[in-house]
Parts: sequence; structure tokens; C-alpha cells
Amino acid sequence: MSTERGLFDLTCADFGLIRGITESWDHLLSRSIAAVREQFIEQCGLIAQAEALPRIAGRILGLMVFDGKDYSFSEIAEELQISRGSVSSSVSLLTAMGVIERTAKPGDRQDYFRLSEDPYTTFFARARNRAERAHKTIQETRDAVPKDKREIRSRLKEYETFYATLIKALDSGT
Amino acid sequence: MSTERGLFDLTCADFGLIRGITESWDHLLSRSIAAVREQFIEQCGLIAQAEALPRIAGRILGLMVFDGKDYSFSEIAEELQISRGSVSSSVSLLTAMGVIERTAKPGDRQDYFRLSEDPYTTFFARARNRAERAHKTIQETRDAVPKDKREIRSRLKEYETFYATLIKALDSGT
DNA sequence: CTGTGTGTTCAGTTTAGACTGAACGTACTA
DNA sequence: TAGTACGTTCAGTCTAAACTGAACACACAG
Repeated sequence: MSTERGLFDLTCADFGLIRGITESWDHLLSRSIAAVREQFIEQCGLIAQAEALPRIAGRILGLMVFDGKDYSFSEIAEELQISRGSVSSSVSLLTAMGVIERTAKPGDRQDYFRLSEDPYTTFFARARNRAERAHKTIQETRDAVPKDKREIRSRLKEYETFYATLIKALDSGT
Repeated sequence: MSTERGLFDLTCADFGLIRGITESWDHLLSRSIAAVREQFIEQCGLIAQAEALPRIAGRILGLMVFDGKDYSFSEIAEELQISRGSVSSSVSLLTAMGVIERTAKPGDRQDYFRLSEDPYTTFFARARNRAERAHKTIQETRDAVPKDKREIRSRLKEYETFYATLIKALDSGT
């Protein structure tokens, strides 16, 4: 069996190479919009998780941002392949946060949801709240430490100042 | 049985009331410093947890802030009643973050730790990193969406802008 | 060398909370 | 009235990550 190859003889390996090139082009240039959407939604889930929010809440937000349409309760469940219970809890969380809002379609008994105008200011508020709670805790601790414990109080004050700075920084973004 | 009461007759309910008052004074004024310290350390654990850090890492930080002394590896384990394994991982996390630093005592083979100068700037950096990762993800998604999908790109742009604002806000605090 | 004290590693356990899905209450339809 | 479609609730399951503790590797003392 000869291993000689003419100019246009292609081996299995060549096909593999070509497929590889196509795939990387695909990734860089022509990745289908469906795939981009899919990945974006999943990434939103991970971002939410990193912010101590349920992953599903993030995916719902991603859905809303990408598609920008009114989604019915059951469409959300179907689109993300999650239980109605999960839709219920995450949707009410996002609604309470002001990220999405409940709407209605005439002649349709289902709840519909869409991005609220200005969905993102809540995130500042969330971070601010956490910082404020921490600040308060430290302040109360310092108040409870006798005045003559200078060094303890000074270290607590420094810690307190950090949170005060953080709160001010977050306010500057609003 | 008479229900009349003289000026100094005390009922069961009165004792309850008095105890209640005493307790609230206790809370406000004379709570022992040991109890204040204990509670502060636990609260630091909870704050850390809310920031997606191990609870133990927060408690160690609380210990360092309140006591302000150099703590040996095993003292930390004993003081917080945690395993040496936990001390090791949380201590190396906090060291990597720059919140505490490793020191040494001459003639003592143990590692010692104390608050680093400027322990808190890392926290800004942490938040900034998360925001930057999110920003990058959204940006990449927008780049992958065809130019003619105007509305999708515009919604992504808004989302992106939020993170850009957050990053700028966090930078303003440094 | 042995023995002791140290910090790290990692396999196993525990725990918190996200997620599911069946049961429920409600509102509309026929 | 019964029947259907809807969203919520909650007890149970599942999962990821914190935490433990025993085994380990290293350094020093004897």
C-alpha cells in the first residue's frame, strides 16, 4: 500500500485539520446567534451566582436582556427547562428587586414579564445595603467597646471607614 | 383572693418587666467586652459569607481586627475552635488577598499572622474583578451579535454600561 | 537515627440553599 | 356545577462548597 500523495489527495487528518479551521472561524466570526444567545444566558446565570443570587434568576435576566420581548410565565419555564416552582420564586425575586416587571396581555390569563426600565440601579442598592449592614454592625461594636480601649476602637474605626468609603463610592454611581 | 396592690407589691409580671429592662440595659451599656468581641467575630463571619467568602475567613479577620495582636497558627485554631485544615486554607486565602500577613517570632517555629497595613483595599479589587469579568462577558456577546440586530445590541450595551459605571465607582473609592 | 512540633493536602462529611414537583387555592369557562 | 389553566407553596431532593481530621512531608532537637 503506497503512502504517496498527489496535490489533491486528502487524508483523514486533512479533513480533521480543515474541520478544525472551520470550527475556529466559526467561533470567531460566524458562531450561530442561537449559540451566542445560549452561552450568554448561561453566563448570566454564573454572574448571578457570584453575586449570591440564584443561578436561575440570572438566566431569566439574560433571557430578558437578549430577547427583549414579553415572556409568559410558562414560556420562561419551557425556554430555560426549569420547574414552575423555580420560575415563581426567581420571578418574584427579580420583580421585588425591580429588575423585571409583571405585565399582562389582553385576553390571556397568564402573567407576562419584561425588563423594567432602568433594571440595573437595584444592583447598586443591593451592594449598598450589604455594605450598610456591615457598617452598622462595626459601628455598634465600637460603641459597645469602652472608651479607654483606644486601640481596639481605632482598628474598628478603620474597618468602619472602609465601608463608609464603599457606600460613598456606590452612591457616586447612581 | 384580693387583686389590690400596694406601691411596693411586685407581681410575677413585674419581675418579668424588670428583668426585661435590665437585659436591655445590659445590651446597651454593660454587655461584657468578651461578649461584644464574641459577637463581633461571628458577625464578621456572616459578612464574609454574604460576600461569597468562607465564614471562617471572616471570623479570622474579626479576630485580627478586634485583638490586633499577632496570632499563631494554633492559637487561631484554638480561639475559633476550628480544625488546622480550616486555618490553613483560610489563612492562605486571606494572605493571598493581602488582608493579613505572615510574620515570625524569633525562637518560635510557628507561623504568626497579623492584619496587614491597609487590609481593606483588596475588597475593592475583588468587587472590581467580578464586575470586570461580567463586563467582558457582555462585551464579547455584543461583539458576536450581527450589526443588524440593533435592539439586541442596544440592550446588551445598556447592561454593559451598568458594569462600566460600577467599575468606575469602585475605582473612585481607591 | 528517633521523636516532636509544624503547616499542607485531600478524601470524606456536613451543611446551606437552590431546585423540583405534587398539592393546593384561585379565577375564569362552559 | 364541574372542568381547566394558572401561580404559589412546601416538603423533599440534590448539589456545591465549607469544613474536618487523619495522613503526610518537612524542619529542628535530642
